[in-house]
Amino acid sequence: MVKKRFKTAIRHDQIAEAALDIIRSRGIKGLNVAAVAEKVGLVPSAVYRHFKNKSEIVAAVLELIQERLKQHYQDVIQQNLEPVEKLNFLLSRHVELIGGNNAIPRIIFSEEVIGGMPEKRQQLYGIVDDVIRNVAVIVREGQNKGTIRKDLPAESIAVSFLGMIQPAAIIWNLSNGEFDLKQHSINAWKLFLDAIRQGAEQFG
Amino acid sequence: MVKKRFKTAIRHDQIAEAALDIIRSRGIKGLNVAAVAEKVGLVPSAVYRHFKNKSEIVAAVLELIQERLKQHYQDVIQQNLEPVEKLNFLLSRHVELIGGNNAIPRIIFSEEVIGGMPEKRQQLYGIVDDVIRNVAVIVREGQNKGTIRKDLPAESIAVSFLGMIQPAAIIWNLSNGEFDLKQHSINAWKLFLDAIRQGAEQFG
DNA sequence: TTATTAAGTGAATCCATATTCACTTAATTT
DNA sequence: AAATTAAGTGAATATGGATTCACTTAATAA
Repeated sequence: MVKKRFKTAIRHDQIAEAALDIIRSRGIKGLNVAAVAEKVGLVPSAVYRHFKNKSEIVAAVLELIQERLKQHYQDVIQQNLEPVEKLNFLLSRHVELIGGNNAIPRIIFSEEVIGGMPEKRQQLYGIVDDVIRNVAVIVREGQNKGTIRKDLPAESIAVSFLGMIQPAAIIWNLSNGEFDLKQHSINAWKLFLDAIRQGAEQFG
Repeated sequence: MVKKRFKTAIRHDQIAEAALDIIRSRGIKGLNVAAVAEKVGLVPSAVYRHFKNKSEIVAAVLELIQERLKQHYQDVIQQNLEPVEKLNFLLSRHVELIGGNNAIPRIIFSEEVIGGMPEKRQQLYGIVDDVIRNVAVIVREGQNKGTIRKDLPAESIAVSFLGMIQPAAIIWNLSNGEFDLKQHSINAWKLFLDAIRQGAEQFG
C-alpha cells in the first residue's frame, strides 16, 4: 500500500477544512488535533509538520470563514438587484447556511473560539466587522437611491440585519431543528423591511 | 484562626455565583473547579461535598441565570406601563446588563456551555424559550390593545426583539467596549418600534 | 458532655490532549 | 542514481484538570 504525501500548502487547507467540519458537528469543545488528524488521514504528530500548534489551526479556520463570507458577499452584490432585494437575498443565503447546519453563523458570534487569547478576539472581531461593513455598503446604496431611510447610520441598520439571523441560528440549533427557521426568517424580514423603508420614520 | 463552615445549601449558592462570575471574567473555557473553589475560599476537593461534579455546577449556574431573568421580567411587568413601553424598558435593562459586563446576555445564547451533553442543551433551550415566551406575553398584550401589529405572531416579534440585544452584546464584547452600545440600542429601538407599530404593515 | 454528622483538607490518581523527538520514507533536486 | 528536503510515524513527555479517598475537625443532636 502506497501512502500518498501532500505538500504543506495542501495539508494546510485540508486541516483547516477538517477542523471547521469538526466544529460544525461537535462544537469548539470537540475540536482536538487527534480528531483533525484522523479526518485528514494523518497521525496526530504529523499535523505539526503543517501547523505550529493548535491555536494556529483555529486561526486558519477563522481565515477560512472570512474567505467564505467574503465570497458570499461577492455573490450577492453582483446579482444586479435593488439594494433591498440584495439584503433579502443575503438573508436567504444565511438561512440556507444555518439550515444546512453550517458552523459559520454560530462561530462568528461565538466568542468561545477566543479562549483567553487576545489575537483571536481581534481576528474574530475583524470578521464580524467585515460582515457589518459589507452589509452597510448595501444599505448605504439604498439610502442613496432613496429606498432605505436615511435617518439612521447604515452600520446600525446592518447590525440590526444581523439581529434577524443570529438569534435564530442559535435558537434553531438549541431546539434541534424544532424551531421554524424558514417561517421566522419570513416574519423577521417583514418586520425589518417595514422598519427600514424610506417613509417608515414618519408614519406614526 | 477559626475556619467558618457553611451548610451545603449556602455553599451551593456561593459556588454557583462564583462560577457565574468566573464565566463572566474568563469565559467558559476559564471555568475550572480550582478557580471556583478558590473564589469561595475552599480547597478544590471540598467543592465535591456540595456538587457531584463540574457538570452539575454548570447546571446550577444555568438555574441561577433562569432565576435572574425571571426576576428581570417580573420587574418589568409590574411597572404598569404600556406594552410598548415595557419592551423599551426591558431593552434598557438588558443594555445595562451588557454594559455592566454581565455574563448572562452572552451565556444564554452561547451554546458552548453545552459541550456535548444533551441535558444541558435542553436546559439552555428552556431558558431561551422562557425569555421568548415572556417577551411574547408583553407583545400579545400590545396586540390586544391595538398598539402592536397583529399580522405577525407574537413569538416572531419576540425573537426579533432579542435580535436587537444579542448581536450587540457579542459585538460589544469582541470590540472591548469600543462599539457604542448605547447609541446602537437607541437606533435599533427606533427601527424596531417603527416595525412593530400597528399600521406599519400597511404604509408601504 | 459525648456521640454523630457534615464540612473541609491534602495527597494521590486518573485521564484527555497537546506537543516533542528521533527515526523512516516518499518526493524532488542535482 | 545519489543526495537532499519535506512529509509522515510511533513512542515518549508534559500538563492541566477533574475526581477520589482516607483523614481531620467544626457544628449539632442526644
